[in-house]
Amino acid sequence: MRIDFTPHHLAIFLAVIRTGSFSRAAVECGLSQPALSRTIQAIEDALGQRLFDRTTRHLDLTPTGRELHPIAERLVTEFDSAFDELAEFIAGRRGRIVVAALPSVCAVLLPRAIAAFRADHPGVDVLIRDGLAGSVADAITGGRADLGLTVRPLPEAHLSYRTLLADEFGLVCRADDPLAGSTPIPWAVFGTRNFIAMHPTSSVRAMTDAAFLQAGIAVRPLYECAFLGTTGNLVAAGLGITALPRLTLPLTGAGGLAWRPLVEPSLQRALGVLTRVGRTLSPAASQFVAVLASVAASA
Amino acid sequence: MRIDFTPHHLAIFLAVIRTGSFSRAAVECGLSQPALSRTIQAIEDALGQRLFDRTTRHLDLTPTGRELHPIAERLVTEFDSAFDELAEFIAGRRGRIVVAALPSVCAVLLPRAIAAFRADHPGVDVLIRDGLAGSVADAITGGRADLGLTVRPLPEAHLSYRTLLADEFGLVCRADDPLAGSTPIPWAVFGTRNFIAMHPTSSVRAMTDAAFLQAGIAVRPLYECAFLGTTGNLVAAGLGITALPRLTLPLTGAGGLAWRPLVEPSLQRALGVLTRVGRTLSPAASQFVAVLASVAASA
DNA sequence: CACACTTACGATATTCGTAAGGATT
DNA sequence: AATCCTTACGAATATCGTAAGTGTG
Repeated sequence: MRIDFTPHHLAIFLAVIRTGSFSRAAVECGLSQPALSRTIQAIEDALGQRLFDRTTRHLDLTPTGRELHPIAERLVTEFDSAFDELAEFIAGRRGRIVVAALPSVCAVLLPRAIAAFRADHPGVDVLIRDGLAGSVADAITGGRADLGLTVRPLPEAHLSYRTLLADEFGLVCRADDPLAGSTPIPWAVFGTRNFIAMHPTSSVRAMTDAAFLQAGIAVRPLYECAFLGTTGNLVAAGLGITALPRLTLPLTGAGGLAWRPLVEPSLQRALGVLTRVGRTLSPAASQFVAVLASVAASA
Repeated sequence: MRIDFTPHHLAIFLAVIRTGSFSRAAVECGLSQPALSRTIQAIEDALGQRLFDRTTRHLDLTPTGRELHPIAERLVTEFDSAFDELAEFIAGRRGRIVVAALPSVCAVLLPRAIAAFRADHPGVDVLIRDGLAGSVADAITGGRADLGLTVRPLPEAHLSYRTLLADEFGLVCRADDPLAGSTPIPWAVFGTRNFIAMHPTSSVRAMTDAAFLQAGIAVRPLYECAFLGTTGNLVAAGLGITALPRLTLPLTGAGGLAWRPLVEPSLQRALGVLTRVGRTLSPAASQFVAVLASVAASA
């Protein structure tokens, strides 16, 4: 006879050893005694060897049974622990999440989300890859990150985007600047002052340019900075003013700055989760998105 | 859905990964493609998680699939190698045989048998426990040895005995003794010389006593020795003669001795294999018995 | 529209439980 | 005579293959 062995077979074999009786083992396995008896016989037939020397009054392992005993013990244990491990992963209690995020998200939203998440999921590692919008999108497209936290990207076939929060644009000036007293402030203000712009490839620059267009003013940037820290310090030095989403403020790296809402138009950049369509998230990552959403909502 | 996982399921999962396609994996597993597809689905349903992100044109592991991959690989390998190991044991190529044997068997029959056996079964260890007939029988009864090589024991319910060879009794005297010239020699000779006996509990003594009875002579032992080495040296020293089975001769530990067949009655002790009834021998042990029989036959 | 996976369905094989049988103490 | 394992048989379950269906590139 040819059967293929399963952990079930081995568990039955072990139950017989443990209880020292077919009938007690059957109870332990939740089987009828004949069913268990036949399972043992099936193994014996497949091996061509008896596992037990048995009379109605006595049960002893044969040499082959004794040889199989530790093997079965090991295999059953391995099987159980392997699936326990997998269950932990599926429950989201173990795993690794790679998050690609904009620097501003890394600075403000992520730390709180990760703190909240890790409190409930100590076994899950969260890796952060910070980068600008383009690099975040590339990381998702290329599968190098599970989640992207970024502005809404241009619609693309394989990318799925879900907004978490709206990050409002505002004027950034020195705290002692007269503009800091009046609020809200129209975009037209940038027609009257030196404007410190972000680099043309940045997502912020694209939006400020659009706002100027909408406000009907022509603004010639005095400086173009790649890093928010540079921008902030230029403003702090009194070289000009700029417009930034509120959440980027901690990244300006300068004290003594004020942020005031801008209107006409009032402008917000959407921040949200970017994923690849058709690519299942790990359980831990799904749960992390939920935490992100709740943190974003309470922000 | 609730299934219980088997190496078969895991092997199918691995085949899909290996081939990168359900249909190719089905061929590899000798299944129809729908059958394989349903097996994957059954695993996914049981886990509550997809293993593959799939379209008709693309197949990718999900995070859960990636987590299961090394686990499945490990479990399948463990299963295979464990049963390969067991197969080696069942084929008699691996194992351990404990042989309890009389000193004379240990000295003559066993070395040749073990040499012949180990040439074909290098993976099998043979342990020898030498002892007198009673201790050999006890080792078998008590399960401390797999095989006993001894004289035929008194019939007992749990012991099974199979004769391998007949060991003929003969006169042992100095090579320069006149008796060494005449052959065969009747047991009556011991009525005319000093007889050096074995210890009353030994199997040899029981048989010599019986022979004297049958020959109708009364022999008063001059010495009683527990060890054959003592007996041999007493004979060599010219203190008397004795009667021993031929195979014990190498154990007399003395040179210059002659052995001549005894008749009236001609007497043989049976040497054979003692096992416990109802106790299956290991495959290696069974094969060792066959080698023993063939060595004994050619002796 | 061609290819690859999924669903539907009937057939086969395996496994189970109940009931009867056999053996040992 | 009591207990434990085995055998017999019908039922439930699982797994399979063929054929038709669906969706993607």
